[in-house]
Amino acid sequence: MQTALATTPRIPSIAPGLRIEAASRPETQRGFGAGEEIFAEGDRAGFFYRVASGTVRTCRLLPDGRRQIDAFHLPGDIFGVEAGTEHRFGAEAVGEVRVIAYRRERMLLTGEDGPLAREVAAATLRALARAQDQMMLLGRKSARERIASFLLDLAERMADGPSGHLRLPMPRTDMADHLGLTVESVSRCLTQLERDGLIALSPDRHSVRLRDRAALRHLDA
Amino acid sequence: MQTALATTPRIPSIAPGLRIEAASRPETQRGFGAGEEIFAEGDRAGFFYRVASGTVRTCRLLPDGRRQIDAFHLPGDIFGVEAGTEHRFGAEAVGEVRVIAYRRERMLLTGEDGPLAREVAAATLRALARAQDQMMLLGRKSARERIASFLLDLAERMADGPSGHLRLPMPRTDMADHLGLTVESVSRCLTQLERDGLIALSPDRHSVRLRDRAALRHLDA
DNA sequence: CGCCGTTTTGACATGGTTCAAACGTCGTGG
DNA sequence: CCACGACGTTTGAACCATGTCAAAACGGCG
Repeated sequence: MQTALATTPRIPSIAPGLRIEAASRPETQRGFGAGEEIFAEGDRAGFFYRVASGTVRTCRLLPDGRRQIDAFHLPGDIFGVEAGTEHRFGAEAVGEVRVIAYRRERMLLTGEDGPLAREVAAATLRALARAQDQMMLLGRKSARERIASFLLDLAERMADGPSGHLRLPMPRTDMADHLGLTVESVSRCLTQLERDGLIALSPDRHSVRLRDRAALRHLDA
Repeated sequence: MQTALATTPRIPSIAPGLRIEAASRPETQRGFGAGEEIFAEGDRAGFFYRVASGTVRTCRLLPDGRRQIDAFHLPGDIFGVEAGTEHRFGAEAVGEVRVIAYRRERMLLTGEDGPLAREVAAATLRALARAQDQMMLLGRKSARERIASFLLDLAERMADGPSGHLRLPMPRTDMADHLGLTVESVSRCLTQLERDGLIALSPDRHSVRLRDRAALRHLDA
């Protein structure tokens, strides 16, 4: 049922030099390799982040290892904003990632105004809307419907040209843990959608071409 | 799979007299009977609300009738706050309900300050946190675990004395549509938890006594 | 008392999981 | 350049938790 990987190596989030910079500047860039942890569930929420490049996943674990991926964050997306003092989710790099870290100080939602504050507020509301869609998906949709929804959503966010060619930055395990399925189910649904002609998978299986959006949208419901 | 009731009677949200008051005052009380609609999915979001008494459910429907209940709102809770101009959920009374309606104007999250604005911001963040918990529940927990989580959460929010006696204001169908299960599964899990001695159901089946919170919490994970 | 909506129970069906193994792909080192 | 090992993906077969369908039991109310 769960596919969490206990294998992620524990790596210091930032180099010492960077930490000093982070303390003195309002924002700072950081890079992470595939699978590296940006912050952990329970860490002090001293920063929030914006994806500069790559994809970030935010997730939680149950004590027995079951994992739920809250969201995938694409370039431009803000993540890691918290109401309290702690991160309620862990964040990890999916592949190579660069992020911009912003000091949290005084960026509480109700506090100071300014363009960034507005953006953070907007990001929070978007996160809420997404979470609500995801509840519908997890609570009431079939495996096929979940995959269809996911692909359409990703296609929209990635602004893929109408070529319909869509790169899937994350492995099947991540899709599974995001969609409340197993890896095997994800794989099977994808191959079935391919057999039915709704999608076409690239040879390396990491890209999809959406061949029949209407049908996918119909599944999306 | 779905248990949505196409039976909810369409009832004008408020009496004409009240509507006039609502237009001239910043807030106004409204009452609703069991099953009445407070606002519908897609309605213009001219107001947001606070529960004065009773329980409110906010939910969405899929075109084929499958229903997902986003949340149950108890006295004191704020609901119906929207980023855009439309309600993304419908809201209905579970049993008799009184709510306070607040005009939305200028209450946008980033706008005016003031105690109510702060409260709305806090409510939004709480809604996000709840939605995230619910994703974990829907994506990765078993039926028993979902029921246990739900009961504990409700017990906490209802501030039941340590007597452990907890009133369930909503019917089984509503629990089912909140937890991503069927009515039958909800019923079976409850009776099984009762047989196992973790809970005791009242004769009328609308109250639970949590007999073994430790065990429930263990299930909650 | 008798109706009606809700809850519970039973028997059965099935979508998705589990367990296991084959297959590809990619990076590494001989 | 190829053999190798690690990892991710796919596929197969058996299983099971939950869904489905049907009916009985219960409680409330006129």
